[in-house]
Amino acid sequence: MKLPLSFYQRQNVSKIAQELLGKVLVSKVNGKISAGMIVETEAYSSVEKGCHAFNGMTERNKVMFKAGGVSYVYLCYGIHHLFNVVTNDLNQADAVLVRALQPVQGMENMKARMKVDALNRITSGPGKLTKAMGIDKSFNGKVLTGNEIWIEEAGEKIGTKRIVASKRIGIDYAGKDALLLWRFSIKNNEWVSI
DNA sequence: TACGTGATCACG
DNA sequence: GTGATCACGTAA
Repeated sequence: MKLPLSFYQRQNVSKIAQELLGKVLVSKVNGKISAGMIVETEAYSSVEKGCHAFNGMTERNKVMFKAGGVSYVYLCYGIHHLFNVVTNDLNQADAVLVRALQPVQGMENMKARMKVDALNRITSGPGKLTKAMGIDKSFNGKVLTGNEIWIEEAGEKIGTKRIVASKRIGIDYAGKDALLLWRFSIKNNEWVSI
């Protein structure tokens, strides 16, 4: 079952980032379904320097200001598309970066997109998982209750004891906000990026 | 550890 | 217009 907009339209982005662990991200590209369980996330909020929206709205980050429940996809380092889930209310620019998945469906589609034969860690990293899932900038701003990309409730719920909190990756420019323990992953899951 | 890669951003 | 920057991945 797809997560409803009410799941995303809440204020505590760090809590939402933790609740997304164990949920299943699904994409449908050219009729091909791919799906993976979310095993690693990072929370971003406009009140801290790590967030793209810290200095207000720009052409790149404008979808972050929409009401929660849409995707935010942007190009990083000129090569990688990164996929985020926008949360919170209208004009509250919070988002959760999805950093790693454990494939659960459509593995053949993922391997084909990655041009590899083995499944080995092809979704263990924010840039790799978008490529494997077929997510690019055309997904920017898509509502997550539609038929192109969505997130489903999975069978298992990840308890607090199975969640590891750590510093977010690659945001040294954020000063003391880089120290926030806003990266969350499922303990001992082999698909986590690092 | 080093660097490719190109859109984006804050300047003029 | 222009130059610096960057929520990564791979090779070494």
